[in-house]
Amino acid sequence: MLMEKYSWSYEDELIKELLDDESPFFFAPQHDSTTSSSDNYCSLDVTKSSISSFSSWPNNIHDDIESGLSMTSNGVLQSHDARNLGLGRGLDMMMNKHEAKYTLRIQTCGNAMADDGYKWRKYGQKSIKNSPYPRSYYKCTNPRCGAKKQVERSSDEPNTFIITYEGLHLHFAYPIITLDPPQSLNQPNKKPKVTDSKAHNYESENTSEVDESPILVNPCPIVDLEQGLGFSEMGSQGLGLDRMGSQGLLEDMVPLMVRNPSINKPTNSYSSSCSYSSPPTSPSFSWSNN
DNA sequence: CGAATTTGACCGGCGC
DNA sequence: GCGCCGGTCAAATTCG
Repeated sequence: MLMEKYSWSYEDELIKELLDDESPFFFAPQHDSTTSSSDNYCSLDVTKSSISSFSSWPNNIHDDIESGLSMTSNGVLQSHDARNLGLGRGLDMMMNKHEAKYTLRIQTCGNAMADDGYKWRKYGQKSIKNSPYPRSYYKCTNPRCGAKKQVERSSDEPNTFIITYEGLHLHFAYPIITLDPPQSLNQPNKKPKVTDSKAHNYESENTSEVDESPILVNPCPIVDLEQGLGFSEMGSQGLGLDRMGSQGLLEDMVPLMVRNPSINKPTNSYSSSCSYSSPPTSPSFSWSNN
């Protein structure tokens, strides 16, 4: 399957992104240096062990990740810049024939808010067996995209969210995948409905209600071409459109992303006021209690 | 009023 | 075969 063919770069890119400070895929709300908002950032920590679960993973990558992430002794990225996203600890990946599944643990410190740049539609929520917290299910709103994600809070570490991404954002992969008959892929091939091009997400201020929105991380879209997409800037600069080709694919995705938050919008908005003009992808989680 | 979210029902897989 | 559990659906409700 083609998916397999690209799956490798997929993984590879994810790692790169994790290590790359400039990564557009992982960002955190810009947090104003003036406002020492400790309540606005998270920590990232990817453990080697979890990663090594990936048998074929090159060792050097493990090392890289470790060194790259160990930049903080306590697992918290110092981030006075815009990317102190906090991934709790652990990144697991499993690749199957048709699907890519990534489990990320994101540790949030307070109301850290970030956006993975996609618009998700919540389609379900279930209480989990050994956890006081429910798990929420989201699907990418792009009609052609079958990407999904599950978000739940770690029972033992309330500040840690466990986000499992499943599937690629096909609208991104499109250009590559077109090598094959589209029908073969799970692309609903519906009318190119253009979801709004704004990133969606906002921060739920309350402490009691926290949803995954505050976090960010976005492994799914990682596909080779994305590097060239520079979609982080698309929101404001629109570059990447050419590369992407027409199709309006880009329109479907939420461009707001991230690499240069500063260029996109007023710097201040990020931290305190959910700047991304985004509607709550998941406004309120019910894991409000303890 | 349309869109997004909530939430219980429903369904399929799995273990006993 | 039965019950449990995770995942999805969809009607109802809420929100902008």
